[in-house]
Parts: sequence; structure tokens; C-alpha cells
Amino acid sequence: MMAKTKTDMREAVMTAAKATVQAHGYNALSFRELAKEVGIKSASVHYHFPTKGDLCAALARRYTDEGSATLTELLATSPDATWCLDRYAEIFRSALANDNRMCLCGIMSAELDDLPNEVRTEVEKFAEMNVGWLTKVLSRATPAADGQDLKDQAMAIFAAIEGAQLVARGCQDISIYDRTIRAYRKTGLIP
Amino acid sequence: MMAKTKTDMREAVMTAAKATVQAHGYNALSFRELAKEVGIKSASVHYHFPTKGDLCAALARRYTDEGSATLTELLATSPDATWCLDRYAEIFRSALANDNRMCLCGIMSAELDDLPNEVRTEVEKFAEMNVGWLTKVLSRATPAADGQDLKDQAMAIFAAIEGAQLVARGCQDISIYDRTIRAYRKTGLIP
DNA sequence: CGCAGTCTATCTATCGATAGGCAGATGAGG
DNA sequence: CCTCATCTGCCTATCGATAGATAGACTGCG
Repeated sequence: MMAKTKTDMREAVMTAAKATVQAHGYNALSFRELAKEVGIKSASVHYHFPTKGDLCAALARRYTDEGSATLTELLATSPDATWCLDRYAEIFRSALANDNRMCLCGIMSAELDDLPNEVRTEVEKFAEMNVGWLTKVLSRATPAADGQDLKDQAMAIFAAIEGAQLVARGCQDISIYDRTIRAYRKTGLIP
Repeated sequence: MMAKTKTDMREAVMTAAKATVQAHGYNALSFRELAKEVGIKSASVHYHFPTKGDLCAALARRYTDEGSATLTELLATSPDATWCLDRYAEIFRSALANDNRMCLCGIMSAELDDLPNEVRTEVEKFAEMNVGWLTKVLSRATPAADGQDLKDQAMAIFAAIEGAQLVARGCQDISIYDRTIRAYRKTGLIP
């Protein structure tokens, strides 16, 4: 039986913290509860992440990095923009399907004023990463389009999907998400 | 000098509470801070609103009622759907412009799991009210359209605008809201 | 030994909520 | 008009719970 390494422990803490934040938000994340979940004491969590800001900034950073990797892979898998955007919408859907959770950075955006600066920065980076990827996908579909227009549309798609997630979650009804995404497609917001 | 009536005090508490929730969310609303803002003690706030759930449910109910009144008036002022939707988008914009605040029920949706049931109910009613109004406006623009399609599009517009607000707030950049709404229009999500 | 990692124990701050008291307004019976 | 009970609105004081954070002891491994 292999003992847990420091890295394992960090991972375990981050995984549990991520789930809690996605379900309840930044403010509801408690070191004590978190420690209980991973089977250690809160002082030990502070050993790995000195402050709540450190933990959540690391959380958001990893969230962005993992998301970026996933999206990059999507982009490499198929040249079809519609297919890529379908997978993209599915990623956000899966958070809802998984215990009515939300996008980590989406829920943190709502709590913006309570976030330490280092976390705020990461939240913004997540948005930038998404918009960047969406812009790339859109430019495949309409290579002739104006750069700024593409960026604005990318931002609009990102915002619209975050909103669909937020509203569907608020109504605790995932079918709202599905119907909303379908409407986005139908109107042409999402190609 | 007229003394404050009970109703005045309730109003003052609710006004301050609304501002705090729109800026910081449900969890960040504290009876002590709230009391300090209106110049009384927290026990007195409990006198007017026995629990935090009571206060926030009242808050959301009034928010929905006032919104409903405003929207009804809009609908009566002009038969032009585009004009109505412009005003609608402006309402959500003004929250952002006012100290980077959010829709009361939008921000509460993000904290759904921490809300008492009575508050949750009100949050859902707010969404229903908005979707109902948007459906009416859309049916003016395209009276021949299918009822369910209109409803879905209405939901999509509501979600998209909430999302635009959320993302613009997260990036602390109101121009993101403006560009996103413009993209919604351009693609035809918003007529 | 010495360090890494976890622990116990504790601090300060704040939370929502409650108990109980106090001043001023109200209103009815004499 | 006067008095006295009642009500209103707010107060002080305090409760138990929980928050993030820290100090210092313990434990096991290299």
C-alpha cells in the first residue's frame, strides 16, 4: 500500500475543493469541511495552501489549464467547427449533469467582490482562454470574417453558454440548458 | 421632523440589502453590516425580518414585482419589439453600470444551494416572469411562430443576457456587455 | 539527526439568532 | 383629563456555530 505523497495530497485537496466551489461557490468553501472530506485536518490544508486565496487561485489556474488542454485536443481532432462547438456545449452541460454544478470560474465571477486579487486574475484568464479558443473555431467556419467581429461573437457564445448554465442551474432543470443551446444554434449565435 | 415609520424602516433595510446582495451575493449579506448601514442594530433587523431567508425572499419578490411592473409599462409604451428588447438589455446594463452589480436573482442563482427554499422559489419566479414577458414581445415580432419555439427563444435571450452580465462583471468591463449584446443582435438571437 | 507532513489546540472575528428590557405611542375606562 | 395596560420598535447582551489562520508538538523516514 503506497502512502500518499505530498502531490497526491495536494491533488486530493484540490479535487474536493473544486467540487465544493462548483456546487456552492467560493464563500461556501471551508477549510474544515474540505479537510474532513479528504481525511486530514484543516491545519494540514493550510500547510499545502497557506491561504484560501492561494488554494482557489491554484484551483482556477488548473481549471483553465485543463480546459485549455481539452479544447486544444478538440481542435486537433476535427476541423469541423460545428462539431467542436457541440463538444464545447457538452462540456458545460456535463457540469450541470454532475450534481447541478457550475463552471468554476462562472460561479466565482458572481462572487467577484469577495475574491482575493490573485483569484480574480485567474477568473479573467479563464474567460480569455475560452474566447481565444472560440475565436479560433469560428475563424475556421468563416475565415473571411473580420477579426474583431469574430472575437465579439466568441465572447457572446461564451457568455451565452455561461448564462444558460446559470439559469438552468437556478431553475434546477437541465432541459432548460438543452433548449437554450438549441435556440442559440437555431438563431445562428452558435454556428 | 417626522419619525421613521415601520414601513420606512423595512424599505430602508430592503434597499440596503438589495444593494449588498447585488454586489456581493446572498452569503455575503450580514445582518450586522446591514444594520450598520441603515443605522440600527442587527436585532432590530430581525424584528422586521425574522430570518435571513425571510428578508431575501421578500427582496426577490419585490425585485420580481418591480421588474414586472417596469416591463409591463414598456410593453404598453411601444408596439415595437426591437425597441422593447433594447430597453430590456439596458435594464440589465444599468446594474453593471451601477457599481458593477448583477441581477439580484442571477447572482442568487449562482448560490442556489445555500438558499433557503422560500428564496429559491422566488428566484425561479423571477426567471418565469422574464421569460413570460420576452415571449410576449417575441410573439409581436413573429406572431406566426410556434409557441414553444418562442418560449425557448425567450429563455435563450434571458439566459444570454444574464450570461453577458455575469461575464462582463467577472472581467470588470462593461464594454464586454455592450459588445456581447451587439453580437446577440447581429446573429439574430435578439431580434 | 533533521526535515516533511500531520497533528492538537487555540486565537480572533464574524455569523444568524434569541432573550429580555426599555422608552414612547396608543387607546380605553374611569 | 388621567391613569394604566398594551403594543411598537429598538436596544444590550449573549448564544452556539463556524470561519480562516497560527503555534508548537509529534511522528516517521532518510
